[in-house]
Amino acid sequence: MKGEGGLDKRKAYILATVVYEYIATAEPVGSNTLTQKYNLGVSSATVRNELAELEAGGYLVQPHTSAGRVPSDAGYRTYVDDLMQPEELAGDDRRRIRDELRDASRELDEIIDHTTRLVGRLSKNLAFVTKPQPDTQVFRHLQLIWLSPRSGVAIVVTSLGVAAQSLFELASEIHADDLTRFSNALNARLSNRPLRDIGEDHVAAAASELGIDDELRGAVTQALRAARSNEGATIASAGAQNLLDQPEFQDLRKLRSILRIVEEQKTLYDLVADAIGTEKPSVIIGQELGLDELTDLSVVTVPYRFGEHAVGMLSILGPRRMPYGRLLALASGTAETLSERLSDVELK
Amino acid sequence: MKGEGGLDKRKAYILATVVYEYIATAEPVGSNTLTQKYNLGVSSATVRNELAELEAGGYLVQPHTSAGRVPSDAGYRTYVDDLMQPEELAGDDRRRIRDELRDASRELDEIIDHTTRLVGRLSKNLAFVTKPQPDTQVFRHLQLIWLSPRSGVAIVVTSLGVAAQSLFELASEIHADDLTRFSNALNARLSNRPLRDIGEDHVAAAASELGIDDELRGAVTQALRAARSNEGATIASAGAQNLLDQPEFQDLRKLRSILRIVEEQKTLYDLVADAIGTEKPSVIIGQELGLDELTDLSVVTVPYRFGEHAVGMLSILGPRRMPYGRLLALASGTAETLSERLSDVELK
DNA sequence: CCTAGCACTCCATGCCAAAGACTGCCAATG
DNA sequence: CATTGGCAGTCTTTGGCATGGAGTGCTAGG
Repeated sequence: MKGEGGLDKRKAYILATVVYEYIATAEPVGSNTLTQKYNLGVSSATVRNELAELEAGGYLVQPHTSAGRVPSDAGYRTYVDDLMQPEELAGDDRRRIRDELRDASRELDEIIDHTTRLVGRLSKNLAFVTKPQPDTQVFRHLQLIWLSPRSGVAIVVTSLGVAAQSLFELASEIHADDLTRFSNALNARLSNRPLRDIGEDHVAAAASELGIDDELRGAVTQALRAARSNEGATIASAGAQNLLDQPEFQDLRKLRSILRIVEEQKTLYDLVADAIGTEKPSVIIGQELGLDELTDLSVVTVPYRFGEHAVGMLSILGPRRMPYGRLLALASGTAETLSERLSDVELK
Repeated sequence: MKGEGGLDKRKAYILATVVYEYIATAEPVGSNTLTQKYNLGVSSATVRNELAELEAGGYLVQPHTSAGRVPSDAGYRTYVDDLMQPEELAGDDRRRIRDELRDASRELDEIIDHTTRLVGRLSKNLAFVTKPQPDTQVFRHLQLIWLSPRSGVAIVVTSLGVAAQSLFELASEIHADDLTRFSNALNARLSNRPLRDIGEDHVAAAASELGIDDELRGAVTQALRAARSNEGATIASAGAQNLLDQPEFQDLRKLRSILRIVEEQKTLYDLVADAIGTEKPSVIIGQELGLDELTDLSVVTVPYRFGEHAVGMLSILGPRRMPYGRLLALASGTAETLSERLSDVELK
C-alpha cells in the first residue's frame, strides 16, 4: 500500500482527470463519466474503488452520498503542484497583449489600469494588480513650489513619475529663494537613490548646511515620507462581473461579501502582500487564503518587475475550480509584457 | 372628470401612498393594505376604483391580474416632482459626514474617494462621484524639470493640486536654464487663469519672446492640453454590493450588466455628464436613463462646487424603488460638505 | 358617489411520486 | 489478488397537482 504522499500512477491519473473534468463542467464527477470520457482501460467498478481510496486520502470529497466526487483543497494542491502540465500562452494572445499595452498611455496608473482590465477580460475572472511598491523606486527630483508667502507644494518625482505631492503651510514667511536652494541641494544629494534609503538625516544635513528653518525641513521630510510610504498601497481590479457567471456564486450572500472585499481593496492587497518581492508565481487555494468568505476561491499571483526588482503582483481571483494552467500562463505572459512596458516609461 | 395631468386630491394621496408603501416593502400594494395601514376614510372598494383609474392614467401598473399595484416611471416622476415632501438630513448624520470628511487626507483623489465610500455606506446603494472638471480649475504653476540632456517632465499644478505630469523627450539638447526661464515666463503670464482660457497662443508668445525652440514649446502645449482635457474624466464609485440586497436583483443577468457598467465608469459618467455644471439636484427615473440594462434603476444626482463653480456631480444609483426624499437629502448634504472641504484644500 | 359582497384569476406553497445519478458491496473471474 | 458485472440502497432533482391566499372587477343597493 502506498502512503498518503505517494499516489501510484493510476491514482494520480484518476485524480488529475477528476480535477480536470470538474474544472470543465462544474459538476461532481462519477465513475461512469470517467470511464466513458477518458480512456482508463479499467471498468467503472475499479474506478469506484480508486475514488473511495482517494477520498480516504483526503484528495476528494463527496457533496452527498449519491453524488460524484469533487476535489478538496489538497486535491487541487496536488494537481497544481505535481499533476498539471504547464501551459504556454498562445502566440496570438501574447501578441494581442503586447499590442494592447503598447497603445496605453505613458502614465503609470493608466498602464496598470489597462493591464488589469485586459487580464480581467481575457481570464474571464477577477484580475487585480498591486501598484509598484513606492519604496523600491528611485528618487529623481524634488520640487518645492512657492504659492504664497506662507504656503507651497512639495512634489516628489521618482523614476515612475510623480510619487507624492504635499501641500505645506508654514507659520513663518517663505522665501522663494530658499525653496530653490533647498531643492537643488537635496536633488544633488539624493538623486538616483532608492526611496527606501532616504532618511531624515539627509534632509536634516542639507537643511542645516543651508540654514533652512525647521518648519520647511519638516515639510520636506513629510513629503518624502509620503512618497516612500506603502500606506496608500492600492490595487487596480477589474472583471468582478465575470464571477457572476460561475455556478458557485448563485448564492448571493457569498457574492456580496466578495464584492465588498473587492471594493475595500485592502483585504485583496493583503492576500498577495506577502508575495510582493518574490520572483516566483504562486497559487493559493481555497482555505489557504485564510478567509471564510473566500473558501470557494483561489488566487493565481505572479510578480512583475521594474528594472531589476519585482515591485508588484498581478493576480487572478476566481473559483477554486479555475483553469490553473491557462491562468498561470496568462498571468505570467502579461506580467512579462507589463514589466517591459514599465521600463519603456521609466524616467531615466 | 379631471384630465391626465391634474390628479384630484384623493388620487394624489393614494398615488403617494402606493409609492411610499412600495418603496418600503418592495411588494405590490393592494387596496386592502392601503385601507388598513393608512387612514383613507373610504373603503377598499373605493380605493379599488381609484387604483383602476390611476392605472388607466399610466401612473400604476399591475404585474399580473391578482397582484397589487406598482408605480410606473410616470408614477414615480409625479411622486418625486409633486407629491413627495422634501426631507432634511438629520442633524447627527450631518455632523457625522462632516467629521468623517475632516479626517480624510488633503489630497483631492482621496477626498473624493472617501466621500464616495461614505455615501455608499450611508445610502445603502451605489454612490458615484465625478472628479472635478479640470478645465474649470485655475492654473497655479507650471514646473519643467530637467531629467537628462534630452528629457524632462512638465508638471501642471492647479488650485486642486497636480493636474498633469507629462514626460517629454526631445531630439535636441535641453538647457536647464531654458526650462527655468520658460517656466517662469509662463507662470507670470498664466497664473490664476482658468485652464479653459489658456490657449496655445500664450505658450507661443512666451516661447518666441525667449527664443525657446519649437520642440520644447510643443511639449509644454501638450502638458497643458493634458491638464485641461476632460478626457480621462473618471469617477469614483462605491457600494455596488449594496445593490445585491435589493429583491429586484435576484436576476443575475441584470446584476452582471450593472456591474459591468459600474466597472467601465464611462457609461456611468455619461448618465450625469449633461448635468455637470448645473446647480440643481435632479432625479432620473428608470427608462429616462436611456439604457435597457438600467430600466429598474434610478439615479439621484446633485452638484458640488469648488469655489464659485459647480464642478462635479455626486450621485446615487439604486433601485427605482429608492427612498428619493432621504437620498436627495443625503446627497445634497454631503455635496455641500464636500464643497466646503474642497475650498479648505484649495491651493491659494 | 360610496360600499358590501361575490365570483374569478393568478401566483406561491407544499407535497408526493417518479426519475436519475451515484455509490458501496458482493460474488464471480482470469 | 486485482478486476469486474450486477444490484440494492441512498439521496437529490423534477414535474405535476391540489390548496390557500391575495387581490381584482363588477354589481346591486344605500
